[in-house]
Parts: sequence; structure tokens; C-alpha cells
Amino acid sequence: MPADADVLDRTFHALADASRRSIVVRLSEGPASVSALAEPLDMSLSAVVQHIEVLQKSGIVRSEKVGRVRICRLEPAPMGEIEQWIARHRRVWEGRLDQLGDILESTYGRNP
Amino acid sequence: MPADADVLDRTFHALADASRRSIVVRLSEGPASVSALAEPLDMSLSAVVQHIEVLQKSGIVRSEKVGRVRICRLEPAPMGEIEQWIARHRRVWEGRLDQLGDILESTYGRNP
DNA sequence: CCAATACTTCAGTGATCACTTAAGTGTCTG
DNA sequence: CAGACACTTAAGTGATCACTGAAGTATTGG
Repeated sequence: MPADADVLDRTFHALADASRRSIVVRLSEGPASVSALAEPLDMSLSAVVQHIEVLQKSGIVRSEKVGRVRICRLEPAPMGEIEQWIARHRRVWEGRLDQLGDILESTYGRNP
Repeated sequence: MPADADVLDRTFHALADASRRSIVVRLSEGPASVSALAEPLDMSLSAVVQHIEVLQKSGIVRSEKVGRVRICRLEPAPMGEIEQWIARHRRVWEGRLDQLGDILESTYGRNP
């Protein structure tokens, strides 16, 4: 198993959870502390820390400690990798199913 | 929350496994039977069937029985949905990356 | 200095995962 | 019609998951 598959495994897995995706959405608005990320989530701080660890292991999130506060922020590279993977295969099956290609285009838009 | 999050959960989860992704890659070249999909994989047929079930529950794969053979094919819609999700947020934090310089500058006391 | 703050670490639990083997059920083919 | 073929279903196993609560460790504001 190459390291590449591992990165895809971890990144897809990290995003396969609504709580973790909500953390990603929150971080896309800017860096945040662990407790700030925990605040809207209905679970223990411990659980949130564990979600952040999953995101960190995938490489989506990086963090640094500033005093007693841990500041988390997004790292776009792994996302780019899975987006590439999808785009690579989507192109093939878009050619196979024209009507769904149209649906995608009308929803997703044509601009870059 | 909504069914939308559920679709993302299932789709990201379905793609978070190298064996399942290899099935997707194989199917992007055209429809295939269960045993054709199983052939390159080093596991029991039963295990492959279970992987296909995961892919079907996510909506990525559809299948129909023709005689004693089950033919599987790709369904692009759920992929489009996660691609949309990624594209939506990637755009935000790519813009954010430009502001990372600003954050560092303000931290180290340069002009905003 | 001391107590609130912001995590951190650890152990445990029930659920889900990724398999396995074994024993089916239909469907062709000779 | 028999037996190979292509799954299908069921039950079980060990690992990982998504939590919890309790007990830490640094930091920091008053």
C-alpha cells in the first residue's frame, strides 16, 4: 500500500463525519481554539479533541499551542488531493452519463 | 441533521477504503460483474459483496441482476455532491491563505 | 499565591467495520 | 437432469470508532 492511498484513506475518513465536517466549515472562516470549536457541538470537550486529532492525522488541520490555548487552522493540501481523485474519475463517468453531467454542471456551475 | 449530511457521511465513508476506491476505478472503465470486481482483490467474494453494498448504500454504485450475474455500474450524483462540498470550502480557505500572511503580520506587529 | 481556564490523558463502553467460513439459493450448460 | 457457476445469507471475530467521565497538567488573571 503506497502512502498516497493512506492519505486518501485518512482524508476521506476524516470527512465522513458530520461533526468533523462542521469543524472544517468553522475553520474555513478562520483559525479557532479547541473550545471555540467545541462550543456549538453537543459533546464533551474530550470528544472534540479526538475529532481534531483525526483531522490532524489526515493533514486537513494543523494546530499550535499559544499559552494554554491550542489554535487550529486548515491545511488545504489533502483536500486538493481528494478533489483531484474525484475529478479524475468524474471525468470518465461524466462521459458515460450525459444527463447527470448536465445536472452536475447546472448545480456546480461552470466558472472556475 | 438533514438527509444531506447522511449522504455526505455515507459517500465519504464509502471512499475511505482503498479496496472500495479500486472498485470505483474499475467501474469508471465500464460496468462489471461482482466476480470481475472481486478478481484483482485479495479477499473472499463475500467481502467484495459487502464492499459493493457499502458503495450501493452511498449511491455511488447501482446494480441489477441479469440471470445469475449481478452487473454493477457507477452513479455520478453522490460524487458530485462531495465534490461540491469540497469545492465550496476549498474556495473559502484558499482565500483565507492569502489572509494568513495578514494574520502573521498582525501577530508580529506589522501593518494590517 | 490561588483558583479559574484550557486543554490533556487515560480507561472504559457499546457500536460499527472489515473481514472470515460455511451453508444456502437460483441459473445456466452439457 | 446433474453439477458447475455466480452469487447470497448468516454467524462470528478481532479491530477500530465515537463517544463518556474522571483525573491530570500547564497557564493566567486577580
